[in-house]
Amino acid sequence: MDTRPTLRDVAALAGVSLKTASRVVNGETGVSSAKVDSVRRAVGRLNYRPNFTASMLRRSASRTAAIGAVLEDVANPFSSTLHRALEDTARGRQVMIFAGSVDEDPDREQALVTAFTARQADALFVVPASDDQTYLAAEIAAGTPVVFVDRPPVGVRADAVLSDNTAGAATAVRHLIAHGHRDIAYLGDLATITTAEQRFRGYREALAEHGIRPDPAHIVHDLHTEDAARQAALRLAGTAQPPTAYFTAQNLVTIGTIRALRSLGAHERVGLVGFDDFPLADLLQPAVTVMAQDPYRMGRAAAELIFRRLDGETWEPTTHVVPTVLIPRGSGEIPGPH
Amino acid sequence: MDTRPTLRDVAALAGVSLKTASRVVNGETGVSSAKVDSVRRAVGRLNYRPNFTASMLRRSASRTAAIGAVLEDVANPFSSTLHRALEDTARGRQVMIFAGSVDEDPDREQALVTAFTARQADALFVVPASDDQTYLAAEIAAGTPVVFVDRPPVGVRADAVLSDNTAGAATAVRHLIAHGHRDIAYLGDLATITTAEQRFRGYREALAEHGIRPDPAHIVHDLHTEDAARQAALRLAGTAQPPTAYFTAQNLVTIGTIRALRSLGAHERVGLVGFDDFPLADLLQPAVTVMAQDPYRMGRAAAELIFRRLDGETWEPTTHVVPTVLIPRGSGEIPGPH
DNA sequence: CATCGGCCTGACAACGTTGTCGAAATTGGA
DNA sequence: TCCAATTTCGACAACGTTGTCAGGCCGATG
Repeated sequence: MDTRPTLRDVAALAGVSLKTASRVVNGETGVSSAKVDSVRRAVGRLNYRPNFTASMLRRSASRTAAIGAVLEDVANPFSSTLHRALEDTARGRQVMIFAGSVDEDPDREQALVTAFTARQADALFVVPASDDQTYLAAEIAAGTPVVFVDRPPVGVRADAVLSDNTAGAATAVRHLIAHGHRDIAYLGDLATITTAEQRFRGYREALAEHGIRPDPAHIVHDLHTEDAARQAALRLAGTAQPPTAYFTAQNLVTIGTIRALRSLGAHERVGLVGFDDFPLADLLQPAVTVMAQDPYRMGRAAAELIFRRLDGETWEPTTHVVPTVLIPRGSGEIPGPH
Repeated sequence: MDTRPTLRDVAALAGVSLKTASRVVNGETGVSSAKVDSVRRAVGRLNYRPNFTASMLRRSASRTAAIGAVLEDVANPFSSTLHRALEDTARGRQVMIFAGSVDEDPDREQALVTAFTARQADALFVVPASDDQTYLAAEIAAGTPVVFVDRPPVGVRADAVLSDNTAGAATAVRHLIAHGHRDIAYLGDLATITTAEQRFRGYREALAEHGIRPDPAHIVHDLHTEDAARQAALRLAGTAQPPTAYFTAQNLVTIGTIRALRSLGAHERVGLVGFDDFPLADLLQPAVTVMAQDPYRMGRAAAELIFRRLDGETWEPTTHVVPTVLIPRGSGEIPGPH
């Protein structure tokens, strides 16, 4: 009742040897049809299911048909779209996905990777949170495909699939400048995150191109929740010289900022471009202009790199950049004073 | 290079027996500190990681510390919140989550369950898509904890965590009636899904209480995508006698309906209550009144049932109902003609 | 000096499965 | 009838790990 039947039980019930039962279960040829039948019956009677892990252990050095996905937060739309893309690619190959959330905690990143490798995951799909992945060097050297997604690896050479953060951010900010804004605030995620840093760089570059020196008081980093962003935006908008436009460098930050502007009744007056699209952005009033990433395409690309490596292809680690695209919807086209 | 070091390699390098190496790796007592050191060094040199599956196999009948989650769609906010709740509960116990999307495909449900049990998942967290789970009977009888979430099991007795669909739907519809509506349309998901059926029942019950006979032309089932819902709503709203209010029984249906009403400019005139909350519902114009489920709480409750069973507690299968709550935000308070 | 008890250590078997290989059973042909 | 070729079958070992158990070593005790 508490222990599952093994192949030994099946063989005993069918009156054949262990090996013959194994042959039937694996559909090998060279078994008389009488024995095939009796084994099949025994399998049905006992509701036998092969122990996949034991099987993989024996077929040794082979695959567990499982991939570990180290994500930022499985419940965040960006992460879950990556997850879904990976799953869709894996589905045709009968590969299962282990998924876990890191929540920007470096220790948790390593704990998850360790848990996945201890379970012999065939490959790793990693959105890194820490600033050092040297701990993965041995794993990569041992031949496990590892793909970094959204953020590049540090300390190891491995495939990566990234968004064009710097250029995308610059495009967003140029768009606001083109609509007459000069005093453009930057609200961004934790400065430790590479993508946040790159987007900030794009922001500065675009301003510099036009000889604009940003007001340091209008630059806020380390906003990791919607509410932190809301409060920061409230603070900025409440000053005597509020910014005429906002570049919000992450989707939760964008939403928090919108809430703040709404509550002040300023949402129809100030410009806003967000980095990363989000559901219903087009239904808000005004609709939100964004630099859209394409997380599904990123996930798909990363999954393909993984499977090509699993299929035995080899190449020098490459970085694949997925372009971002500006989607003008209204909030970014509100004119500024210039 | 291609094969990972085993404990045998560690033992050889450290000049000790396999068993002694095992003892060191597992932190057992009774090993001289000299040997502990040399084994530790060998582990470091080879970057040895224990093979968790082999270890679990040997410790036999024991746990793999992995739970399989059969979800509707990992990228859907409802599913991903369930996933996250499960993960949060599992995290403290070092248990990993296998997750997969079913997409309402009954075959896929069974394929996922089979994949998870073949990998010796300790327990299953299932949002069922099919109308028959008898195939799980043997697994449950064998003692594997299985919890059904959002939809009840059919053909087997097992724990379930459900939303209060019928009562919630009735409350939503009564709310519209109280605001003066009589001609209330029902737009719902696939009629094969139990939750859709229950919500439809709640809709009819609430109308019946007030002696209202719904117009059959204003009842549309089987809307499984946002766009299908949008088109259905466009059709209804374009007739000579359009409904004065809508009860939309699922979040994508709600959003599709909102898009349709917007495009007709009717969104400020007709009543709307959606079942299941969604992000930014409060920022739309008008803000959307919903019957909110609490997927995080549902996932948490289901996870707790799983872990209590894994801890050895036993009880007769129970059904846990998580209440839904009406959140009036505007769209449901638009007055009707009565 | 012989004996005892405690501490370390390693040989062996086993978890559930499959690859190898040789033995047994069957078939066909002369 | 007999031999060889073929088919079918099962004993055994192995995958990487850990539980069991017996043996070796040590100092302490009588």
